[in-house]
Amino acid sequence: MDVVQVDINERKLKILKAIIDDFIDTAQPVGSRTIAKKYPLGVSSATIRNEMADLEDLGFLVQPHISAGRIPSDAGYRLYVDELMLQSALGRDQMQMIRNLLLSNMIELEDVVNQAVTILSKVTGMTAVISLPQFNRSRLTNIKMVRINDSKVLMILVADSGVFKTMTLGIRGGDQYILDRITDVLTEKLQGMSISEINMRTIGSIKQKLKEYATVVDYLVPILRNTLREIDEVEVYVEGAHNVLNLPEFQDSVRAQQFFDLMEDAQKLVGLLSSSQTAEGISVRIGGELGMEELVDCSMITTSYKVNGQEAGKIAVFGPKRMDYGRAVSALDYIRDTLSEIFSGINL
Amino acid sequence: MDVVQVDINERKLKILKAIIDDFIDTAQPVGSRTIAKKYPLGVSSATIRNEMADLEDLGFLVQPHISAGRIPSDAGYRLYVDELMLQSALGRDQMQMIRNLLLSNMIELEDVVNQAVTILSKVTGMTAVISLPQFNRSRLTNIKMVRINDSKVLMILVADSGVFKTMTLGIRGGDQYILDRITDVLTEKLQGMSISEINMRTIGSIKQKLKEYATVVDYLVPILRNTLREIDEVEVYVEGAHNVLNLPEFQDSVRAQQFFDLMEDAQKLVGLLSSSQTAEGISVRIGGELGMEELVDCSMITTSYKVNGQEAGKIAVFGPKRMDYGRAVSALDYIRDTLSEIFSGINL
DNA sequence: TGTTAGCACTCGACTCAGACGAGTGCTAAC
DNA sequence: GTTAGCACTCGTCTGAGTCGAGTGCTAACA
Repeated sequence: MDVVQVDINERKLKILKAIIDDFIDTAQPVGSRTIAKKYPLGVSSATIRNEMADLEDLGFLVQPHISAGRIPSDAGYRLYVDELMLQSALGRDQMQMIRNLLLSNMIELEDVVNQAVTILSKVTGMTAVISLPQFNRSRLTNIKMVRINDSKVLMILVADSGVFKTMTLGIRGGDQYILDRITDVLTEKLQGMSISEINMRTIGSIKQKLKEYATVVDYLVPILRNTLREIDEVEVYVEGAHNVLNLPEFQDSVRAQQFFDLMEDAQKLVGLLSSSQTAEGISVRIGGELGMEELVDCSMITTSYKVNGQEAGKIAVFGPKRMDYGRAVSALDYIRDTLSEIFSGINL
Repeated sequence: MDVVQVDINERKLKILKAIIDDFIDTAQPVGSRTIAKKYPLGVSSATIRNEMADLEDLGFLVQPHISAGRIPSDAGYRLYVDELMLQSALGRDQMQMIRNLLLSNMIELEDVVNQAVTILSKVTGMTAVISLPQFNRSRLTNIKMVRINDSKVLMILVADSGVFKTMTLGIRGGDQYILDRITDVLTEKLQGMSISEINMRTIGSIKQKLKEYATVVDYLVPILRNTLREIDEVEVYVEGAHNVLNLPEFQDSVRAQQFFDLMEDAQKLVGLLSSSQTAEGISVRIGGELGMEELVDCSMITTSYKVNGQEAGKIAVFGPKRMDYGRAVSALDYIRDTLSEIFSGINL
């Protein structure tokens, strides 16, 4: 028996691309006759058959059973994503629509992310995931406290990006007048700093300046410190998980349920998002590359958005391996840029 | 042929209850032998068979096909819900858990409702829906405005219940000092009023008092008025729609998709919620009673929570007709009472 | 008169064999 | 190197046959 060295050539690549394009469209194993008829390659089905056998030897295609057509392997998708696919730009009006929705009235952190994740899911028709930006790297510009009732105070932290965050503190003493005096000092001392830069010295100098309200301040400081620490936790927003129900891959409701469970498991999601290095740009991870039983039929596309040049949060799309990668990548690209702009305070 | 007058008696009711209990458990048509074996009624399957035939004549049972057991009709469920079912109280520790989660730190309107809808979905294992309370009936106690950037101001309205609402206004003029002076007057004039009580006279007297900032105030008033009007819109929170995937009724993924679509359609949901009169207490609407093709296999249980004695929002659970009504009613009851308490400011 | 055992009957669910056809690999001719 | 032709594979579809859960009816019984 000869050991035949098969190498890949232009025509093989064209055929591979045709097969994957067709499979993305139909979700059915693709046969040689289909390719010969639908795609103008100028060769007969028999030739394509030979090439397909080679592509299978090379590991880019698999046959679910001997009398069926071929479907792409993970390696086939990988080659497709890396070399063959066309990135399909979003329509101009679609981009405008996204901008309008994201740059509209709301600027509370959670609202922006919530809106963005909904848009991303709608535009791609898949499941979108976005993690909240690490607020504690933004520079503070304004701080307010508002008494809500005897035991609660609402604190508002405004970042220079124009994004803000509200949180409730359990504080009993101090009427609104005292709170106003305290926030005046807080604003003065903390303006221009990021939360992660606040240290014991800063707090000391605030205490110094607020001697007259020492009782309230002593009480407030540890509460404040704990609350600021909590801002560190990563939160993720998920939208559009139910889209998988339309996919033939998820007709089996056990599979769908598994997928839903994963999408509800914030911890696992954060793990998945952060495991993709995304040094620069966009990362695509296909099927088995994700290393999770539930996701063998899925791909995940991730990227990171930035706040003032620093990586601040992740954006991801989960879909079937058989997804329109070009479109998804474009959407992710555009939402990433828009979010980065919003959180960096450009154009507001 | 005789026209036989069949009337219902104690034993028929027991058998009907047994059949519905069993069907709720198994989702399979129930046969006479099953009842005779599983439920200690002291009669043979033949007798039960006769009674079942009568119950079918009375319209409480239907036979999917002649050689199958019976399943309850909508009328059967109706009788069951109105007369036969046992309300199964929540466990003491479960009630405590719900209280703890709902009475914890967050008191922003949206957060409370969000938490409540999640709990309700978890406790019942079904789809939970809660509409936001009509904030504009609560009495205001505190108002603040915080400048976010050149063009945006955050306004915080605090209600006497301790619940608050934030919204962003597009206001260019006026630095934080001016905003503070304006809010001082707003708080003074509006304290104790509800948003729906604010009228032209109130606004006039505010303008009067703020003459020195006339430019800003003239600019602010229409914005404020529009924003306050928006608070009127009903918003709903939905959680746990994916639970239906576990149900045999929704194995068909088209049905599941239909259900998801409905749960995303806020407008239709609001219509459904408000169409149930709930004069007092809890309303159960079964299958066809809901008048929607998508919901023929579902029941909806609704109730209203109150703010200071006034109906303020709706709470609902959607599940299969074959659901554990007793448990769902208890959960709804308890969440309703807890929400009413929170929004009325008791015990905070 | 109500209850029950017995039995014929119905009909959906499951099983299995056979036909069909989409698709392949191989061979031989071009 | 390409292609037409053909035998072969194997999943899917179809229809007949079997099984069994469940019924309604009848007749006997307390």
